[in-house]
Amino acid sequence: MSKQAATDVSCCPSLAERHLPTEAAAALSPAFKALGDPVRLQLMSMIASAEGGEICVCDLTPAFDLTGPTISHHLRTLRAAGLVDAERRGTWVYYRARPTMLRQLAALLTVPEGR
Amino acid sequence: MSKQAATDVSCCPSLAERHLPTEAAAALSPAFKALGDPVRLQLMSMIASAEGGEICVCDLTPAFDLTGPTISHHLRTLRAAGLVDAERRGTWVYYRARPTMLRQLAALLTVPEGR
DNA sequence: GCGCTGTCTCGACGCCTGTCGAATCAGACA
DNA sequence: TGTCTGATTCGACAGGCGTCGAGACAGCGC
Repeated sequence: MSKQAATDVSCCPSLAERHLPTEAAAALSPAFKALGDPVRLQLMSMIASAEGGEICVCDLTPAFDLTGPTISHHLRTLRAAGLVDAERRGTWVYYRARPTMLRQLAALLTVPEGR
Repeated sequence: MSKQAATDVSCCPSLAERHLPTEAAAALSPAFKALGDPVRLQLMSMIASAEGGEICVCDLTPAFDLTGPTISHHLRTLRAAGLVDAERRGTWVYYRARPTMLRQLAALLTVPEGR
């Protein structure tokens, strides 16, 4: 079975509507954890807001006071969490956001207006 | 009227609209980090979906295979992240979600439909 | 082929975090 | 007052995580 087999997780509309099942919590928490570091949150923003929908690693690295390996490690974490995709084109590697995943997380946090 | 005195962070509309400033990333990442643990994500769901808007610790603890102190530790993390509020009434302590914070995070993750 | 540049992987080093048992604090009740 | 229950704090331990330097891999250009 592939990991994506049971993506029933995408069903869950909102934290506030019903109790989140244990499996759903286990499946989604890594994505939140990935966003739980300021560097990765900023990386995610730079990638998601990049014009053309993608951005080169060579544009990401100089934006931080961190070494290349460290940025690469954070990017791998975002990739493992399903938040971004990477593609090598010649010398450079380009990253792009996965809007489906972002929307899933946003939907989970959306609370009814009532409260 | 001062809606949110020191919450200038609440300004930021979406990750994908512009680069997230360093201070905003530093201010918001703890909230994502707090949701980055499956136990806390489930706690958050139980609190946010509780009828009456609040739930007793005595109803949260038995839902997990964890000791009281551990649950208490996770609840304190959620409190420190600004995601929940606690109030003691007599013997019991009740937790309730802070929808403003949840909506802020949801807005940050909301990506335009275009992509 | 050779070297150069960009990116990733590998080890290693502290710090942070999740978990527990024991102790402590806050109220209720007899 | 004393005691009991619910919740938190404290101290300690193992494991995870962010960071770095050194090295390896992938393409490009000479």
